[in-house]
Amino acid sequence: MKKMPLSDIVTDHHDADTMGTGADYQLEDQVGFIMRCVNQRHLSIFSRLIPELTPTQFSALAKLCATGQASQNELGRMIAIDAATIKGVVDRLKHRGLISSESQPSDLRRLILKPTEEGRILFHHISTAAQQVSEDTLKPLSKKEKYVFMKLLDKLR
Amino acid sequence: MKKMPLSDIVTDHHDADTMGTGADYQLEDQVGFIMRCVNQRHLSIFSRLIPELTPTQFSALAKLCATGQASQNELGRMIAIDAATIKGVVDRLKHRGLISSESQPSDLRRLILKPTEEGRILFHHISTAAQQVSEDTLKPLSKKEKYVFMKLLDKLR
DNA sequence: CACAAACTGTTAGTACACAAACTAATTTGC
DNA sequence: GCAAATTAGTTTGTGTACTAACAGTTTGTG
Repeated sequence: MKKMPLSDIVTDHHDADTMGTGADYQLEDQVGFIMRCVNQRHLSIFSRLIPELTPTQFSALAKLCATGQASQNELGRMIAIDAATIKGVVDRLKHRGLISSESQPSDLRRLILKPTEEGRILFHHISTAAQQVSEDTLKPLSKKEKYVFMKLLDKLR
Repeated sequence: MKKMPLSDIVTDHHDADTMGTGADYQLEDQVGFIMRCVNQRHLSIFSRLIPELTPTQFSALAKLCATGQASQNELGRMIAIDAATIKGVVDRLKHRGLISSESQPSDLRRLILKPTEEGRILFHHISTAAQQVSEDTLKPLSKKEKYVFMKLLDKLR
């Protein structure tokens, strides 16, 4: 296996005059493109092992179970979901009776969210499967490689 | 996790199963969650450097410029976008005059897509910026780390 | 105290992304 | 030769995800 410096991977120029259309650009070698593909595979694994919830819904429920309660925007901030998006997620979880909301008397702007008993039960029920989702996603890697990958991925956060 | 230089990882015989021990589920340590965050950062870099197109639109245009032409479903297959999604992407690119479509006489089901001259010019102009997007996304990593990361990411595709 | 600044939640608009159901055209298999 | 299977594209519905604009509410500062 030939070792290749990064500069050749990311900015590989050959300057062949192929009609001047940037033909040297290799879409399938770009981080963003591969990440989208990896994410597709991950979502497929997730929905197979956890058909009850989407990854986003599970994140919200998991965080709420971990913290006990939070306001809507607060919850969104904790799991990196913006205010407009978290609304829909919360609405769907609420509609399914997995979380409850009541306005906070001391600050009338805020909606205090809490997991319902049903929500907590569901979360505990599928948290094992959630571990499995991560494991399956990283399955193509050896233990060493998993460790390295997670470490590097975290640096890109 | 113990901090460790990358060069030591190759000979490291530690088990990397820090995420598989049942009860205490840590959302922010899961691959899927971190990938979503990394992707957020990547999308933000992309839209800053290439405000003209979304990553998906750019992928479609790039692939079409590389292949010269393709049918709609074919194009979707090449860049891992399903039939329902590629329709919208193609419609938007067509509406902006970046690609053209005509039905193929030998198979009346097919729509043959081609980049317009304007599409080729735009792609050529932003392909340099597209390289920069990948570079900026991987900026937190050293050259060696970038190489390792891309290699491992590719294994997860 | 007043008032601007900041914050909370909401809505509208755009753009993926996928599942499912559907039409129309083509290929296959007997 | 023709029904069955496959393929291409479309439509509908659900669920992220972000921007921008907006209305109340609270707070910090003059």
